[in-house]
Amino acid sequence: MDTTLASSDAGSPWTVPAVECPSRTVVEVLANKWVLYVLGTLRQEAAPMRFNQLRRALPGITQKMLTQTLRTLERDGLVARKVYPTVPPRVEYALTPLGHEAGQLTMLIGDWALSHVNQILTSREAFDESLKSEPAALN
Amino acid sequence: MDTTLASSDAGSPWTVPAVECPSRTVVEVLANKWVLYVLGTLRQEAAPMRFNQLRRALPGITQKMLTQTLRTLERDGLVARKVYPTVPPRVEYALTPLGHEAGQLTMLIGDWALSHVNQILTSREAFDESLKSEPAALN
DNA sequence: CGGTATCCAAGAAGATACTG
DNA sequence: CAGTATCTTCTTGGATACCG
Repeated sequence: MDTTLASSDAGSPWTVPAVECPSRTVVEVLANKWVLYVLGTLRQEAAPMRFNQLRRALPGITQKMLTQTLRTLERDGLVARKVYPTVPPRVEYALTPLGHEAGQLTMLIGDWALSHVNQILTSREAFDESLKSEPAALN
Repeated sequence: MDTTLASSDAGSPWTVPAVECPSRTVVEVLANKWVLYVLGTLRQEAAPMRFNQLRRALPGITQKMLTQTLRTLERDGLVARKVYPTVPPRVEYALTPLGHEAGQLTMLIGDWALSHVNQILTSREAFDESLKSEPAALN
């Protein structure tokens, strides 16, 4: 699976000297597992989702983490929050165009993860095994 | 910048019911800022890098975090560690083929971050501003 | 040079209880 | 339903010192 794509190395966030470079803060938005899961779920659903619907779709997430994740995504303009003033309240979360772009990236990560999970699991086992034998081999 | 690409939704990590799904652990490899930065730097350099060379290229990283990050990447088979038994010791880190694939993903993330940093920064400011006025508007 | 070991502080994250 | 608030736990990460 050769994913050779056009690159733009000039000025990428990796090269910046300043620790507090704004583009880094943007990279770090996606460097968060719940952000990836939420974006991936919303993208897959391809429709606005309610809070508890999202919660059920994300095994292991707590209410606090979901709220927190959705707030930062809303703040960054990746997710739009729409409140219907009904009783009981209805709140829907949807990807913005920007969020949909980010969702494409999470999809690529998910696909990559899925297609290499066995390879990586095998590598982990081999590494952990080598740690058990190598120290003894030094004696 | 429309990054419309072929999708494969079937069986993606977002849908799995089990909390401890292996593919999730692979997604979470990339959900780490130092992992993204290290992969991005190694990919950009396109050559093996020494420990302190990598360190200098990553402003803000501590020795501990760099060591830790490189270990997990080596364990997962994304980075190859080569030791030259010289004095002083020389250790080189290079991307494996698998790591290079992951590097492509980090490049996409970096490109996306760079091209939308202003948009996101603006969104953040607007959100923070709305928090100052809205609560007062309720009175 | 390229680490490891240890200690410690700060923040992330979980559990629980309560509310419009 | 969709949160907020609080408390506690626990991991992450930084600082420092030392080693082959």
